[in-house]
Amino acid sequence: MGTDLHTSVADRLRDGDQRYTRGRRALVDVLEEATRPLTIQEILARDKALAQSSAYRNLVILEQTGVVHRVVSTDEFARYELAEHLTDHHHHHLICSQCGQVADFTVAPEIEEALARALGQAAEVAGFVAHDHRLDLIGQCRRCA
Amino acid sequence: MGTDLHTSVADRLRDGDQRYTRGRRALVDVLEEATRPLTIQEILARDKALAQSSAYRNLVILEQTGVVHRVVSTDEFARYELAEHLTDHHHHHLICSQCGQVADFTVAPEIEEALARALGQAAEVAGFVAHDHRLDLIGQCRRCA
DNA sequence: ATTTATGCAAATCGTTTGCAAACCT
DNA sequence: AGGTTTGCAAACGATTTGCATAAAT
Repeated sequence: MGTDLHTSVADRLRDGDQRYTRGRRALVDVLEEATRPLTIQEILARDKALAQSSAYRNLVILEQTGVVHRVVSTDEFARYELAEHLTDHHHHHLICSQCGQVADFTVAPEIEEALARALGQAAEVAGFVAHDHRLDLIGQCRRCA
Repeated sequence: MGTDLHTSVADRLRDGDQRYTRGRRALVDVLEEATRPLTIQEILARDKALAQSSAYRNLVILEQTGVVHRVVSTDEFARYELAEHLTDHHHHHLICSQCGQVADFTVAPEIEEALARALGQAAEVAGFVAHDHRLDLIGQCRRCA
């Protein structure tokens, strides 16, 4: 399982003419363990060997090659998670408007499908090429409520 | 119409023990004219009399009192629009992943309702108090595609 | 061997803040 | 008058970048 993930990531990177270095592997390891999107600071705290500047640079590479996904919350911190095609886990985010914390959730397949259809139409009307959607619930987490 | 808007805003501000000053009124005027969320720079460009620092400060106040809504895109710029209860126009955003541009769109009421139900349940399960949701379509705008 | 990644420290840039003057009530 | 707001300029902080060294292929 862990091996499969690293193999998929390596493939993706190779397709983008990028190397799968120790630092990039470490980032993938940290994100694989996480159950929610992590801020850079959280990532650095989970693996003390990571240098901040390299982490930033590598997350850009990993995002460009489709390995990780950057999640925007309401606070000033970017958060990262593994891309859905690597985790087989289509999900959405609960965002705490108070502390910016992000948690995962899923919705029923029927609703996902209706949603996808509606979004496809809306994109067409607006002349957009749809790539993806983002469905976030804004609220207050247990701690902040 | 314009009077009604300013009256509603004034009421909201009064409830929050805030004054409806010239600068705040100017921000509301600019956002009323806009057909999509604007960045601070766009707002300042549309009314040259606005000072940047005051605009930032007042947008915080206006957000806290529920007059404006801060929209997070994929780029580094915050965007602002009038809150939905002032415009009676529930809508979502098309976000260009390339240039960060944001456009508005709506989806059918049936889908909105199904969505609201699903989100309510998800929030409950996660121990979140749901306030709002954010449904964004990520893609490429006409210019970037 | 050559190209690419790393890590430190310095720079960048959107946003925030200190403070004295202008404003509102 | 008394408390707020304003606008300028300086400060802040997350992220980016220059450069010499180390790692990857």
